[in-house]
Amino acid sequence: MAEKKLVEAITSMSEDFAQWYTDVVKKAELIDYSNVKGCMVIKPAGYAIWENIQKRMDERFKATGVENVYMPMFIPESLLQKEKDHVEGFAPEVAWVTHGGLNPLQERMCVRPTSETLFCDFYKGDIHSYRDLPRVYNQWCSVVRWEKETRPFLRSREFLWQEGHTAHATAGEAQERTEQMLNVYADFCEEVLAIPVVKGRKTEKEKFAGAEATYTIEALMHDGKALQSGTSHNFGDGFARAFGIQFTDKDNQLKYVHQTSWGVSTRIIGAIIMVHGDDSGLVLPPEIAPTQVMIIPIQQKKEGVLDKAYELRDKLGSFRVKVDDSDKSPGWKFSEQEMRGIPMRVEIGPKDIEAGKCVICRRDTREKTEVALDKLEETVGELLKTIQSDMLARARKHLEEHTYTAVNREEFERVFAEKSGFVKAMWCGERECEEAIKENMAVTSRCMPFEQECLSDTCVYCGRPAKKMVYWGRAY
RNA sequence: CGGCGUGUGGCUCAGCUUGGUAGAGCGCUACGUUCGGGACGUAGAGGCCGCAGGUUCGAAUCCUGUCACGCCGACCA
Repeated sequence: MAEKKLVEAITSMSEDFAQWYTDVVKKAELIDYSNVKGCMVIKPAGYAIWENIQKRMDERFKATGVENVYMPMFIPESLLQKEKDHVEGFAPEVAWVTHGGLNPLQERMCVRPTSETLFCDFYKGDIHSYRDLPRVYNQWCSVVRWEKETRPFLRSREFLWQEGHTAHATAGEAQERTEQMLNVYADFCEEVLAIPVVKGRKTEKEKFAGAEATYTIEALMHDGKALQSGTSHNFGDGFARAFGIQFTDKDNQLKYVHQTSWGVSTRIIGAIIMVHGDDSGLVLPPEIAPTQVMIIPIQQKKEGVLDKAYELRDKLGSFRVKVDDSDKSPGWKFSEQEMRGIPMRVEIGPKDIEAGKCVICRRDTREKTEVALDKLEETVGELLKTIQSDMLARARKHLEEHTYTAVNREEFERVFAEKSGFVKAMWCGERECEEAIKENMAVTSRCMPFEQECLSDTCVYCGRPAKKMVYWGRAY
């Protein structure tokens, strides 16, 4: 059934997905553009989503033993230079501070694009003994990467994120932590954001600058493009060797630590928008929605209507509820609630009050139901749970329906020409082959999933013996 | 960094071709009527036309330069 478009101000997805995204971001009042390209003003509605993400994710981090810290935002050039692959990866996109007040600095400093080097420099002096390990630190901060092409949430020059940096006594422990955090991210996405993800390892070409191995969660947007939604890296002892982070182990031997880092950014808000949104605007999963229920009074100037609305708000005190008592017409308020993605609304007017009922309407399906006022609290609680699980189910169905397979080059090319989504295909493991695929098909490897399947014995592109099954896609 | 596009009240834009007193709709303020899917009336406020030069008696309009932003590519969370 074609969805009836109620709000003219939002471009429909099918017409122009990029414009739809921009419209939603603006109409849901998540951000405003600022005077600096690629730097956005995150408005209350957007920031509240981030606050909830922080809160819910931080709880999960802490449960695994993470402690929060804060590192400086400036990195002296000499420090950034220490790990070769790392500098090469980030140098093209760092912003430099060259002056302190009126005077040039002796050594210029970059604004952190990520804080590996700062953590390493700190760990070097902080870790001496196996008793000091593991170090499981995380920081919530913003970082700066001077991107050429910017888009709200998806790619901004300054963005908010968390970056965890850990140091361990053994390679095994580091690997365990790397996978553990990837799982924390994946579970968070599914359980809180209702976004199903594919977990796997990045190829050598796509891995993080300086990492031994990079793991990723990949989500599929409504338009069939992939979004890397979180990453977890195992550094082995590469950074430790570059920075000299050594400790004395139980056997009295001097050893290098093994490190990890992992991060999730405000980009994930872009994923929420593009996985769940529709032509009427944002659709927020109840778990993360800053406001879960909007009560909209009808004929609010009539005696008793507003009082009843406030009474219902108080009755629903165990949820995040607001009353829209603004001067606008009900129709306006409906549209507003929908554009902002508030999962549910309660309509209450004189007719309802007389009949001892109200109308509830869920944002995701726009289905309306009449509910007796004395059943409201119970019904709202159940419905919010239903919305959350339905949203995940729908997103999962979309992911499954847009995941294809290809076993030879012709099939591979055809599926990308005709469809938009993930394509599972076997790969030889050669970098040159991956580069050719990117060059010729504008498609990148998203990950080598943990759940491997054997689709055929030969590489989908070059026909050489296959080593891995890979998810391919076009990505944001 | 390449390609395209746009800068005129808070927002969306018209006006520019052919130079001659800055416009519309929406929003905003006040009052009144309304209210179950973006209601209406009346009255008001609000603009060195992105910036800098130039041409001209006269520039939003023509010329030159510049800045900013948006979109699409290459690179990235």
